[in-house]
Amino acid sequence: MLERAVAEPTGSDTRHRCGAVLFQAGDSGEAWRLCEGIVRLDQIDGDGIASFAGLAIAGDILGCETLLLGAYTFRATALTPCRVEPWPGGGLPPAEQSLLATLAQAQRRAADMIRLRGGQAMARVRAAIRLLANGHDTVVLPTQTQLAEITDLRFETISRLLKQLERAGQILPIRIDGVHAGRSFWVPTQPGH
Amino acid sequence: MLERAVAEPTGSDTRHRCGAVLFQAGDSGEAWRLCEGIVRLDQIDGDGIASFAGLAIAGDILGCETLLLGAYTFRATALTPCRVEPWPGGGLPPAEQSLLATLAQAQRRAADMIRLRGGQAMARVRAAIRLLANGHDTVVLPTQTQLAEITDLRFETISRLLKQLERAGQILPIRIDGVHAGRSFWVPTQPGH
DNA sequence: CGAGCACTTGATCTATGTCAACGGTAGTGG
DNA sequence: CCACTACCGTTGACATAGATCAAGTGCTCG
Repeated sequence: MLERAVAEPTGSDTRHRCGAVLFQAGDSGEAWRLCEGIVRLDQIDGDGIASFAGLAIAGDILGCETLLLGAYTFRATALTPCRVEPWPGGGLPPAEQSLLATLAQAQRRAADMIRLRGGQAMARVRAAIRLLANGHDTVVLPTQTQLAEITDLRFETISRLLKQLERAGQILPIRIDGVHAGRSFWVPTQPGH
Repeated sequence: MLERAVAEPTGSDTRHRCGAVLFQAGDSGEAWRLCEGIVRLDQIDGDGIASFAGLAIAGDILGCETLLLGAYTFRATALTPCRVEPWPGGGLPPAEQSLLATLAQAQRRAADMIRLRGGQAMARVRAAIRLLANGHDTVVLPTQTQLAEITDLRFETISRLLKQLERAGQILPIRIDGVHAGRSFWVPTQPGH
């Protein structure tokens, strides 16, 4: 479909800074595998209003629909520094196994997202942190405004809940020279519950 | 992977009654394409507690992960009478195009689900009805308890909102012999808004 | 007939939204 | 260097959408 040169097997990755837009809805381009970082997807309605449509974390595929439709369906924005690489690699058509695995993962990811948007506020925030950590025991959280949109809460509520978790010792703000580093960093502990 | 006979090209479909469990999480079996009806997916946690994990509507693929893992990840329950057929058909491995289209659809469906679980209650209920109608101008809604779990509202709230839509003439209860038919049926009008 | 389920409606409670004020940091431009 | 603006985060006071509790209806099924 795309005429890609045999492309270096590694080193073909691209990095994006926090806040960068990887692609806009409607643009054409290729599909990507997210190797590192967290990406937010938004659906853009007729009036140009963006509404939160999903998260991608390391291992997820971004913009696969462009291989079929020739245009991205969502806007993708980096919530943390990200690294992506073209997918499928090396100009090959996606292998059946790989596609099937990707499909299964997309359905599991959808279930994860649903859990972020139901039940008590604190449970949602915990679930969001756990999802964003993606199995690691530390994670750099995005801004509280972003967390608010992810969980469908207000940023004031997020602020109160994160403070509460911090006071309970369940997350730690990262400080530089004893000063709260501009954008907050947190280390979740107690993966359980 | 599965040894399927060359299988009749059509007529190989299976029907399920409303409320029927198509498969349980952990069971082994094949994957299905949902041809008609609405299916609810639930994740079953360690204690056997089911939590809502997604919806499938006509055209969606159910249980594709069993082709990879040999077991279903979710429990699937029919919310309306359903018809499914084995996927991919005829014992063939899934075609690349078909898989890619299915993947893209799964990601769109995930965005739909997210919209059902954010914002004002009435907007969520409207979005749920629209999604369940899946482009048709009539739809038989599942019970209010199901709608409540789909939208993360309470069934009393759903009851009040549906009554409100009914009074506004935007949905109609179907009556048999002038009597409210046991399980409620509704016809949404005004697809817009 | 009784048990169970789906639905309706009213009264009340509360988790979270909303509004407001304030502090810290980064960037920009004179 | 000092405004000045723009974010990001914190915290308090208050409002309210929706949850919760409760009572009752009607239908189905055994």
